[in-house]
Amino acid sequence: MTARPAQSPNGAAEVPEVVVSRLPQYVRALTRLSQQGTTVVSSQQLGELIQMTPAQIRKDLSYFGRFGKQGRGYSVKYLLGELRRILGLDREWRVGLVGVGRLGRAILSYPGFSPEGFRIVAAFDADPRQVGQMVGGIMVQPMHRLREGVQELGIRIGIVAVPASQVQEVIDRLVQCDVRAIVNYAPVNAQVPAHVRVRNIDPVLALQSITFYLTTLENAEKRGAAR
Amino acid sequence: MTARPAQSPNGAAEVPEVVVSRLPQYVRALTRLSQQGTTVVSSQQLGELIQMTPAQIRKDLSYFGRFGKQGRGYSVKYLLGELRRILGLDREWRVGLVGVGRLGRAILSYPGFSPEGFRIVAAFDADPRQVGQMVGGIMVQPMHRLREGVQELGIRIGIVAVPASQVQEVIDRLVQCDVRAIVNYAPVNAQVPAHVRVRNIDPVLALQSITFYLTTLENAEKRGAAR
DNA sequence: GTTTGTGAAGTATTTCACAGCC
DNA sequence: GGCTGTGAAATACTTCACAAAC
Repeated sequence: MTARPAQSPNGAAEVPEVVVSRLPQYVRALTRLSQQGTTVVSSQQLGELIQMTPAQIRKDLSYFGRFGKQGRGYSVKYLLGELRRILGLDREWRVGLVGVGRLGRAILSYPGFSPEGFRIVAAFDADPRQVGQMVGGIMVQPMHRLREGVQELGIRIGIVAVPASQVQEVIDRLVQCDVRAIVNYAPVNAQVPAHVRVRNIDPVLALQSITFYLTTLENAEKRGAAR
Repeated sequence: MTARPAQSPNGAAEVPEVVVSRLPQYVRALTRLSQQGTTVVSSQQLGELIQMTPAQIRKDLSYFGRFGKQGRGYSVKYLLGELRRILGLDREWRVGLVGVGRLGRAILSYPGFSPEGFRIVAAFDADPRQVGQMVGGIMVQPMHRLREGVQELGIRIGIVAVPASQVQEVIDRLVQCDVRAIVNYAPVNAQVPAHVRVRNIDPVLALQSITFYLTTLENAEKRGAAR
């Protein structure tokens, strides 16, 4: 058996993770097109916009259905709506933040989340000095309030911005509270059960791989003739 | 011709980008092991630590040389040193920041960069009200000083934390100043020439793909029997 | 004439499995 | 006995190319 999409236990076709990770980019591009008043777009045009091949875009979309019209392309409005629905972006997601140090405060005041439907509705911190403070319109709560807070407010997503040494413990607690999606800002790979998804935001890791290319380039230029 | 690593123009074996992106994770794990006093590690053990298969680790390393001893494993200290050298982490990298709004200030005060050898040595902003201010021990300079600043301070890496509408323009200017590596915090995909590497730090994109799994999970649970 | 949706072909990446060495 | 390094096999992902639809 070769590479056709595997079957999940419940029989639905499994969508490769890379494909899912590209959908938000399509959403973003389509949103821009929509704002500009463009009503129809071909995979060719969309591909130029976000630097992808038209074939890849069409193939990605084909995992979820048939959204285009031959000879014309895709209705921007319709495709955008469908992708938003598929990704679950057609509703508000309540997010809980753990850790209100410098980084946590920056996350709380970052204006990019709420327009996209991600609303930080609670903040927690282990430090008693932080507890009770108002940060970005939210009262910081102690960690022992985590379970109640998550349940009462319907929090489904956790953002973790605590020191590296505490990440695993905090994520364990979030998982115990039935949070199944976590965005981790600390430079550690936490271990989670298979049904929990973690995304790491790690600028240091990004820098450390980029320097490989700078270094390689430098060496190549040293070896090669002067340019 | 099949999948053996391609040859670059200068004849060096081309290393797949995914492989390079994993090396910093190895560095991180080895650093931790080293601090704990572990002197030797097998690919098996390392794999358990960072959730990767031993075969993948061995294969990745084999692109760069032979670092282990059969029957024993890898010397933590030696492998760490080699990987740091390969990635160019055995020296200090000077970084320039563009944009000192809320996000830029958070980046400037983030304590995670300098211990890893990334030193932010200059900050620039287009807003005259920001220019001249001291932020995190650095004087904010106007954008027209970018070229001189980059050259005088030996800046090789740019961090971009400006509003989405200005990202492309700012990145173009950085590229003109011969900066070849850029970390972009704004939610836009900038276009750059092939010799420039960009890494996007984009928590919204991360959230938007994670909700797919939450949504899918919910639907599956609704369809399936109660658990 | 244009562009989608998609099997088939082509690449890339991961994993296997084992000879060779400690 | 244990573990690396690596070709070969397996799997995953991308691109091609064309019939079908407009």
